[in-house]
Amino acid sequence: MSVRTKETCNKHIIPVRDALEVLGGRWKLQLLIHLSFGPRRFSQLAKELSPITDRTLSRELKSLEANKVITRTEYDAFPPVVEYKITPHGESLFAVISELGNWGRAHRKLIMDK
Amino acid sequence: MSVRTKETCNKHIIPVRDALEVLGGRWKLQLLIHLSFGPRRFSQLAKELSPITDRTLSRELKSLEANKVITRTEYDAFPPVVEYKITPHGESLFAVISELGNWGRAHRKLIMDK
DNA sequence: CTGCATCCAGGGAGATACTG
DNA sequence: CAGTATCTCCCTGGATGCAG
Repeated sequence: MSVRTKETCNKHIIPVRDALEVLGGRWKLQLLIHLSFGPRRFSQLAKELSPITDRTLSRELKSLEANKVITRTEYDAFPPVVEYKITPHGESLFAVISELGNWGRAHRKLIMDK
Repeated sequence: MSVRTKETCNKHIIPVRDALEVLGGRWKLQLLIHLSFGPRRFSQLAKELSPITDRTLSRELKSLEANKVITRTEYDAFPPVVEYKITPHGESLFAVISELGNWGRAHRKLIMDK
């Protein structure tokens, strides 16, 4: 019943990695936070997260959508209108983010430089 | 007093990024978990985290040490003996890791593939 | 407006060989 | 035993330009 075998370790680690992956990279966290203020359109996010590039913004949004933390809604109009919105599953991430923030603040106090 | 300015956002984001950085990469999380079972020597970790390379293990351990989540103790002996050990600050990370794991498990249920 | 195609630079991390 | 040196590969993500 050891918890120290490779397999058992991985079983514990994999969900953590999943979570880290959803938040990983330079932009996903910022994106999530901006979307937590309300739905956003593509160009609005591009402005708010400047200097993000269109290509990167597009890719990051797709990733978040694939992970079901945001939804993408296309409205039939010209010029095109697309709205991004956080899901309940996405909202549930903020509890975790808040914990990370708390630890990070304690960490900063301890390290005292940077 | 808006919480939506770029500066205010960053203030919230930076500690979160700090935390993510400490855990980031392929190995640091595994390293931390193995060290949570007790102190470890270099070659022991190398075996447990196989197929990690010496170079990478060395670098990751330095990073964790710089972030004060582990300590490195060198014993005066031949051949050399070095022991790595988690610090209280490192221990405090496990609460956060556990939260990440919980969210990750819920996430996995929702996604249902991979 | 929204977003894809192409090209490219920089950093993370592996392989291998070597040292106090 | 516990690392360091060097070289290399690859992936993430940036720059630019084009399309529906």
